[in-house]
Amino acid sequence: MGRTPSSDKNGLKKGPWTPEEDQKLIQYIQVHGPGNWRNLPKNAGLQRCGKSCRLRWTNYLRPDIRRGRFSFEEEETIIQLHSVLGNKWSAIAARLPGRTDNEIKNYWNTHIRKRLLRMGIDPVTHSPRLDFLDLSSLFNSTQLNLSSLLGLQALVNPEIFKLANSLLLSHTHENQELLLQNQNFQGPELLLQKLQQNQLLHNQSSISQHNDQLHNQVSEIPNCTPQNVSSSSSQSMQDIMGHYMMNNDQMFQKNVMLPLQNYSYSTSDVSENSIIQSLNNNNNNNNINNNQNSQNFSFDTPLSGAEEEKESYCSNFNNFMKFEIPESLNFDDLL
DNA sequence: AAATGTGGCAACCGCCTGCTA
DNA sequence: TTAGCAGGCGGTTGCCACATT
Repeated sequence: MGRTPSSDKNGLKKGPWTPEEDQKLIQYIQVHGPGNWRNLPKNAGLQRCGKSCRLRWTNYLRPDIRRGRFSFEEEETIIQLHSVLGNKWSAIAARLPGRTDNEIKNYWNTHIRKRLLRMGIDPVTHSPRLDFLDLSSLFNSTQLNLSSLLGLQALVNPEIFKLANSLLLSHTHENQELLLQNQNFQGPELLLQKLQQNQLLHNQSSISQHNDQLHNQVSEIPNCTPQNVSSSSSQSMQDIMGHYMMNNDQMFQKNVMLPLQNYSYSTSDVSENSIIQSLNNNNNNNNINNNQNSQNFSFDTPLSGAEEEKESYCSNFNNFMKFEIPESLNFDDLL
């Protein structure tokens, strides 16, 4: 574990800590307390830099560290907080007693992030992924009547879809920037207000109106045949994504975290269930039965990179269609 | 049984921020 | 005002353990 033992130009040791070093550090801090990390290694008789000592203490030796597998509630909390705070691991860790920012970061990168990607969710923005969706090629490869779908009367040019794609991407980036600008987080209400001002919260009723129609359209897309996206799983995915998009709203109203209630799953993998739970949590408007979700949603088979992208691609198309075209979007101007 | 691939995670790196003289 | 320093933070690295071939 860790790195090859070595020393830097000042003769300070690097790499994995030995039990003896740990013991010295613990004993010193028990007597003198943490702090003044620069002088600590010298006083404690350690051939380490202060920074290394601090990291070892905060990430591993601290007595209040809670080790072991993340619980369902912890994972749920991480996902929800990440959707608000982004990669502010220390801020997330502050709300998870006993967990370190490093541990949460590792867990996110090795577990949660991959699952979100597999579900076609951008783990950065917590929105459906659009990054590799070339809409114009989709347009060319299908006979979808997208113009009527979008309520456009003008002849639809593939370039419009490229532009729309760009707009949607920038929309997503706006969301991200907004969250990043909110480092001095002043409360859920303020952020919610800003999100609404930026039209980032989507109208669920208009989404649901399109769903049935979209599902039929999507089934005609190559590589998105019912074999790949079954009717039930596709609908389930749509619903879940829709609720996911609403999840921030719910979370703010609930003041970030509340104890989980009324969840039950038929599968055994707590980690995967927690994502589903996160997607649906506290959603009063949803008509989904959680058990049904767990049946329709299969995470059991690990996906290769290509399969991962393929799955995301198909689900992305479903979810892309749930974005509303802003009323202010004037295609004449764009052309 | 050996070789290879992959995931997990502790630890390091470098940048940023805030404090102080 | 500014330079230097310490601590904090997020991103990345690289080794080990386990799984797969």
